[in-house]
Amino acid sequence: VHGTGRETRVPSTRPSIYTVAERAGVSIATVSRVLAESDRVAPATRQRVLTAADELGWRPSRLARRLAGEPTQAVGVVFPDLVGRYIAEVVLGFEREAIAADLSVLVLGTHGRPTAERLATDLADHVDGLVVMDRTITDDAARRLEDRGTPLVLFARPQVDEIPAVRSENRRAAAELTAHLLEHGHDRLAFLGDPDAAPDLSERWLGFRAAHRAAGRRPPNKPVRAGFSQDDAYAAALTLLDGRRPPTAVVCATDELAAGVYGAARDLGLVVGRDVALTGWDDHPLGRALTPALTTMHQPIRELGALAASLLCMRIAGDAPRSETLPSEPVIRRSCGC
Amino acid sequence: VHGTGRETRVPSTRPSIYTVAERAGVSIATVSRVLAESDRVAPATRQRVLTAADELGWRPSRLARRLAGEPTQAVGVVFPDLVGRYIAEVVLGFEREAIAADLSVLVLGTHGRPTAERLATDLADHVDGLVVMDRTITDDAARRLEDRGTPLVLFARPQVDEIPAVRSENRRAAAELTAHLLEHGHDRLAFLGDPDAAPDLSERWLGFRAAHRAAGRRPPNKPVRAGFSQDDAYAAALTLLDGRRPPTAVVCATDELAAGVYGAARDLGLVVGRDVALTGWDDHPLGRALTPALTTMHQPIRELGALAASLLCMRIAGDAPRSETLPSEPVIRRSCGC
DNA sequence: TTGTATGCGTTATCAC
DNA sequence: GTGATAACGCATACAA
Repeated sequence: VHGTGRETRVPSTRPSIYTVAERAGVSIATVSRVLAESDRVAPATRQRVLTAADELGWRPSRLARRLAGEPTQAVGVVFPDLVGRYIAEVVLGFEREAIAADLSVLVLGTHGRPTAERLATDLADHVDGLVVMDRTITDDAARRLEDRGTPLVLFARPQVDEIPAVRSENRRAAAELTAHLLEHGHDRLAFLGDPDAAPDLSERWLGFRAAHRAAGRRPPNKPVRAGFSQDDAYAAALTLLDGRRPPTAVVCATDELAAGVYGAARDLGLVVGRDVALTGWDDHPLGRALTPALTTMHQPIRELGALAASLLCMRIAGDAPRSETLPSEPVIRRSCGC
Repeated sequence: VHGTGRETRVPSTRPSIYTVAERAGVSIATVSRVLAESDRVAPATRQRVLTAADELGWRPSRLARRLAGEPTQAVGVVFPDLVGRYIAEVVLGFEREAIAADLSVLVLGTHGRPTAERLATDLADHVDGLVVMDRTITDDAARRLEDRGTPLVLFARPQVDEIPAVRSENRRAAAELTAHLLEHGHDRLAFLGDPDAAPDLSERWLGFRAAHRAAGRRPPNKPVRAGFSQDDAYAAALTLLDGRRPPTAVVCATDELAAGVYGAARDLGLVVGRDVALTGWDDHPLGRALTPALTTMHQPIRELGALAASLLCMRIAGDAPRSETLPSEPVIRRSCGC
């Protein structure tokens, strides 16, 4: 493995429509017609153009095409980052659908940068439409993008004006999961996760509290805030489970957070499902590798991504689809001890 | 959550450099100069242009700027998909470094599509340089991209001509891990994973076999091929561990595959670390949540991503950096029973 | 210091 | 059928 120094190969300058036209002995208009599958071009000429293009390895520049007002056949996805299985699955579902529609997909991570709107706007220049996830750009920024003429679909966040949103059911599902624990006699529940981090998490916290009230119990005033990572949860759980009056059950905002609690429990000599009940969220495969297997909430993540793609396609085509919310299903395994 | 029907808001047509010039009472050249921070413009005029631009909410189009020959201040990353923590971490490291250099990052997933080269070429139109991962486009396609003038950095695959590559140490590390198992008396080892799926995996398989020969043992002729997912590994392990003469130790090509084996072992009533030794690869956090904790190989994944970014920046700046290979470190925990 | 004119690679509207 | 030519939004060499 080694570099070869500094001999710079001369980049053969990119072929353009002019190069191709010249080589085929026609005008650029004809080349463009061939490309557009226009039938108003003689078969012989058509063939000449095609071979010329092939020999030169020419592909029309999407850039120029877009500048000339054509759609790019590409769509963009704006995410806070690409960390974790949830987002990966969303992208997967989205891409499947987009590929089927012969669209290419560009993914942008904003990483909480203050310049996120600018980045999204730049991306909007390159694509025909955008999907925008929860904590990326503000509602106002979304409105501005729409005003500039970019069709948007919101993801995992509430609808803004007439911009449609794709979401999954969180509040009711969280209440259901919490009620399950309460019914099985748990009296000190904790919620692990940061409700302010994303609309989805906020709703789960709301549902957690609502279930308490519905059962005539007093919910905890505050969640146990942790970041998004398993390591964050591990640290938080170490403190939480080792305190005086530790919770008998922990409702985790994601499976990854729950995994952190498994590690902490093991290191404290606690047995999950017996000493402490645990639930996660997302039905991550790792939940089946853990001992005992993790009780969790199944969301149709890929379907959510695919749905976002198809709504976006409709919007690009000029339709005005409605927002959609997909249901979640609890998956009861052993970690909740029930 | 509901749509609002069909009332279409009229997109106020995008402001251009002409609009701004007119409003400020200057020519487009002057507007452009202001934008380029040229000092050859009178402070008063400059101010007029600035306020005009502000009032119109004008941002120069990167599209047009790029067409006019300017760099885009953006770079692209071409991955097979965005599945799994490994790739997410690579992207994270890459983005951190790119953001620090004030570059925005566009991510493209090829998903094994035959049109991958085409997609990469399109992306190349929009950015100043590209990082290309293992099983995305062919070596020839990479050469063609370079010839078109796009600086490339290869990732997790061998160098091609003078195109530099960023990789991690696999072969030696795999041999080391395997030797560890052999030294502790294991005599029937299996390798779980598909060496043909990626150069990295292929090298791990090579190292696995080399360690056998170095210890005077005969390595298995074939790996136990599984896909990339935990579920694939679960299914494969169910068969493998339940057969006659099952292996006493399984070297898994990734941690996610190892997690699948944990699930299978548990469901077969086997205890990992006692009935069967297990090793993974990547030092995924989930390895610490498993019981017993997973022995694995730590790769500096984010650093690899960051390194790719900085090599790419050098290439864009006109330098010709060398390829680099970063070392891996074994992390011995309990799953190997040693 | 500022304006004019041209190029960048397309598409599309005219003529011929 | 085919060929000029004007957009599209920007940068810039050259004039003024």
